[in-house]
Amino acid sequence: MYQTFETTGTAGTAGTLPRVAPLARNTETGVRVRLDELARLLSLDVEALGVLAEETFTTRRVHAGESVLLAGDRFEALYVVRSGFLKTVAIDESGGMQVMGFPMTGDVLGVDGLDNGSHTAEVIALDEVEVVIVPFARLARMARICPAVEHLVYRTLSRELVREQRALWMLGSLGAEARVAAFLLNLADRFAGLGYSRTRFNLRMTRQEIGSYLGLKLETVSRALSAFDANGVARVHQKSIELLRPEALRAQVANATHA
Amino acid sequence: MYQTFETTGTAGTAGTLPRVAPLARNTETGVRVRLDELARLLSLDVEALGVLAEETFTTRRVHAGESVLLAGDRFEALYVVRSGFLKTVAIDESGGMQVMGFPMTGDVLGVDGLDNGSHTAEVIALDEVEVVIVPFARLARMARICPAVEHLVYRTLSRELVREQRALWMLGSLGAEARVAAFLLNLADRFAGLGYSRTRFNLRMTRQEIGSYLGLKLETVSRALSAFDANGVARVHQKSIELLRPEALRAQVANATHA
DNA sequence: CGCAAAGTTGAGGGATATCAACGAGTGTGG
DNA sequence: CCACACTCGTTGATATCCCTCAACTTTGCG
Repeated sequence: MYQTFETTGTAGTAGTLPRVAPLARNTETGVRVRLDELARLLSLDVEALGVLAEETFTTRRVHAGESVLLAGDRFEALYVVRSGFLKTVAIDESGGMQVMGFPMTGDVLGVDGLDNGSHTAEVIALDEVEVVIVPFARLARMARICPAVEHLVYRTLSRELVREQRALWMLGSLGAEARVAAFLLNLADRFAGLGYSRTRFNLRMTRQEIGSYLGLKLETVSRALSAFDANGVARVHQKSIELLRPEALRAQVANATHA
Repeated sequence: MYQTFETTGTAGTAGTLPRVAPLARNTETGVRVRLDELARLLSLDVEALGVLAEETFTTRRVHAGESVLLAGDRFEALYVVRSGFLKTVAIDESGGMQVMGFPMTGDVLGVDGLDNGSHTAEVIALDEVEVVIVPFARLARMARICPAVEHLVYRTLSRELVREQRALWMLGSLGAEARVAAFLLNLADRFAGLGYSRTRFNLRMTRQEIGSYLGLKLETVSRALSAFDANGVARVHQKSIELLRPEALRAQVANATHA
């Protein structure tokens, strides 16, 4: 029971329900990623990896619309996004879907499976994606003998928690426009962290997906973006975004006490 | 850098801001709790603890209104609630507070501090509380040599994540009454899990705190509870709750697709 | 070119916040 | 013991925000 993730996993992805929409193909590439590169991906620069630094992990390619992870999948590995953009979707019993997040390069997928051994949320690629497969049993083994890896694991898990807390705070205390503002600022920060422009970027998701994530309807999202455009706060044209006065967006977020 | 939680901690609670309201007194009791009892508290029955089962942890008493943890406190330990009821509060820069959760017996406090080494949320006792102090460095050391403890740590962290995901889903997809319904059902389940009545219990928090947690105003919470009372779904009198038709509450939660 | 999916914009209504008054519970001091 | 103040909770009237429904435009793709 307690060594769930010690099992090496014979076949893998023992999905319960034969899901309809997204297909998960096992397209492992020949590319392998070293542990030290993985740590860099996670923005956790870890010096003392020792010999473990040269341990390598396989990667997997996922095309737009395909899933990395299906709800009900057995938990066996974490996935670290090496490139591309995805969405995490929770599915309730009545078939209702809700977007829980938009992972991108450097983010970790599949953490939710740790608790009960099976995943509760689906992760679907929004464009061409490459993920690093990190079998959890192997990671745990490495953590046991290397404090640096141990720390990496704990911080990674905790970071997800803090991320969700921020989202929770946003949903609880911000009005519609402020939520969209916060969303844009968050995206800007993350793009900047990857070396891309903080002010100009393209959305990879639809208005509906943004709305689902923010607890809003797609029309409301569209209106908020149109309002930003009208006020000269941002230039918005379909999926292309240019932030003209980020301070104005920040002000909206700061002022709003759930309007 | 990477062995943050290996430092033994000279004094502790190096808070940054001299907060006004809650005072955190260092009231360690003489009581010590064994690791195996701790695991039982966490509802993770772990057999193979070996000699570690007899390791013990100190506990601490906190009176109503006092805090277990202040925002900005240095991360050094996790706390497991042994008895009592608390609230977790996030504080934004403009002084706005938001309730993030209502931990009770068996829940874990302080996980948010793992990421950057300092806590971002405050945890305040709503009545007389006793917590078990689990120094993280010591826990990590035990996890390294005992897979059962390792598993316990991972599951504990992941469980928090799943909990927050549920909250996120609720805020995103449920209307006001359904949120209150879900809140009551959740409380009922947790009380039942501790051996208390699933249908009759007393709320320990105010309407305002419930509202803050659910992203609603206190009046809205009050109205929802009054509506339940009027419909014969629940008997509500101030803080005392009796669930008469839980299925009706469950139906409200199931049906509601944000409206 | 024509269709489907995504996005925009408008009008109207419903749900929740806001403002305000009152009632209930609790502790304090006379 | 009772008056008092204070917090918490309830209820009503009104205002506001966001959702709903609907038409239209734009983009992408065969």
